[in-house]
Amino acid sequence: MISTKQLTYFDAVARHKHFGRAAEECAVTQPALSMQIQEMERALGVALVERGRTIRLTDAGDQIAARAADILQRIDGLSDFANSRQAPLSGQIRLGVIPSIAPYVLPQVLPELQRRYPALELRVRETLTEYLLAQLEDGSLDVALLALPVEGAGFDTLPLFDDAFLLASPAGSAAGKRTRPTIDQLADAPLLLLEEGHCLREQALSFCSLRDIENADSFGASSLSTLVQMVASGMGQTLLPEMSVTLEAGRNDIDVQRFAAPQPSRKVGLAFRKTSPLKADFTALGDVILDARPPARDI
Amino acid sequence: MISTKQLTYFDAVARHKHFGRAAEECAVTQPALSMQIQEMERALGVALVERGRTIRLTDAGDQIAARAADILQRIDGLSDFANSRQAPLSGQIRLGVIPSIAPYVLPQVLPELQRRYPALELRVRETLTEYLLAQLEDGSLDVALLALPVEGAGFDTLPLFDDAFLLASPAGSAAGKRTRPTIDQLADAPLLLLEEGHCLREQALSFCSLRDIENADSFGASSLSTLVQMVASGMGQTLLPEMSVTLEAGRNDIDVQRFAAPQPSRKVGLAFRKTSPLKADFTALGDVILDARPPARDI
DNA sequence: TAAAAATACTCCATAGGTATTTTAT
DNA sequence: ATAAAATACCTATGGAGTATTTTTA
Repeated sequence: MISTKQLTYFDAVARHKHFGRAAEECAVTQPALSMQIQEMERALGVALVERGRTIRLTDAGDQIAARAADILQRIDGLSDFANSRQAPLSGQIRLGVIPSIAPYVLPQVLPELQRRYPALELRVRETLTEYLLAQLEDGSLDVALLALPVEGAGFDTLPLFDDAFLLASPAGSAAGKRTRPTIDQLADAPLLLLEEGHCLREQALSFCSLRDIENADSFGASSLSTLVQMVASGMGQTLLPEMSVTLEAGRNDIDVQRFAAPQPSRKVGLAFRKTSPLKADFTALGDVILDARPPARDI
Repeated sequence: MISTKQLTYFDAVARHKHFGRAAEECAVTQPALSMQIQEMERALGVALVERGRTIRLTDAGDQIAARAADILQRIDGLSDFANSRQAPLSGQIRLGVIPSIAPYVLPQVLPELQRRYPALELRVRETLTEYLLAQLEDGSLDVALLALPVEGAGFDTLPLFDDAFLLASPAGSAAGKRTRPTIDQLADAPLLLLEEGHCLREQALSFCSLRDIENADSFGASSLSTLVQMVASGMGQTLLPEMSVTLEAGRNDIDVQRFAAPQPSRKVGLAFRKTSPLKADFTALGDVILDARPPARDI
């Protein structure tokens, strides 16, 4: 097979019409270059150069020189393309985010990502943890932003921050209570939850005693907005992730209270295949997510 | 620089998504292939493959695989192109022919060449020997069909055949003369010649004694047709190359006689730069010219 | 004769092979 | 536990260097 070395040498010969100067350009000796040209002619089975006191390309040599130049340019193009990709967070990255994070984090993160890494082509997909992990596994996602820990041995994770759960109850129900609520108070009213499959549902339940679980709404809302709406209408109380309160709880028909320590919380982070070579990119992505978070508000 | 070997190996990996099978296809061992892929990744500065129990291409790897396949196809194209050129008499050949040969040889030779070598793109140029040789030298011609020998050390020649000179005289002037004329008879009447620059003129003069030369027409015709016309009108006699008589002397107002031995003749052959790598092609070209000549006619 | 490319040879870099270890599922 | 790729180490091919010869103009 013709080597790129041969193409390079022959391209130089075609341009200089002189083995010595071509060799100089290629930073090799003339015999080395001559041998490669001869080998190339042998491999192709056609004379490329007419040798004499001064050399000349044959007709075939002319045509092959043009093709060689084109090929060399495309090979250089590989490096150029690769260079454009070797900067962190450049090229395509497919990010999955769970529904209980996406609307609260992406609005801040996406513009900042675009600003810092204009070469990044981020594809975002929002779905349940279960599907995110499956898509990570089958390669249709590169990284997922979700609640840790994740099941499955094939994944590596990058923890980012803790997101506290706050107690949301109908307005007035918390009135007069100075002290912060404790987990035990989950038993005081029906616990409204997201529908099956949302990790938030499982996490909320994990803070409950078995008896409380009977208290839980067995239908489940399909979004936090719906959940908040249900709380506001007095159907019960729920746990809201802190990151969601600005967006979801900026209304006066519900009360949101921070729990007394130890506060329940979920850990948010990135997950990716442990074989992924993009770990450095994910670290940079994590930094942007952390930087883009609004500062914690006192509640 | 990325080598074609690396591109080949990586292309195989991209298609098989498996180092071992890719290595098998490339007829090397898995470690050898692995090393080249690693070296390619190092050279490009990007991860191309995500390694695991089963491997997967990165986004950059995907894109580079597509480019690599394209480049490899173009490199294969070089060989294909060269193969189409390595058959004898294929591709472009630029042939020069002198005016006293072209109209008598080309009509037979060109169709036969086209028939035997359909891949040949012959460019024919007709001009005087002097210019043909200059164009051979500067590379704007590959080969010339002319009268040998040629001046100049840089040329190699391939003699093809002898072309006798016949005596053409006005009709009736040769009547009754049973015996063939001799060179001496050139003195019997004014000798009509082609204009300066035509080698035929010099060759004809070379057969004349100094005294005859005074006899020669000093203006000169610009073509053999004109010359024959002049002979027919009784202005004198001339020498005609045998190859031309069928075309030029098929008329009853001139007599054409073969000289007694030793017959004057010119040697016709091919000339080309001695550095030309197309010698084999020129030999094949010579064969076609010889084969296409009409059989000698008795005159 | 002078300039240029080819040849002869020597050496070393490196591609590739074998055996083994590490890693991922 | 097993399949697959990486690593370690060794060998050998061939690319490149130096010196020289051959060829062309």
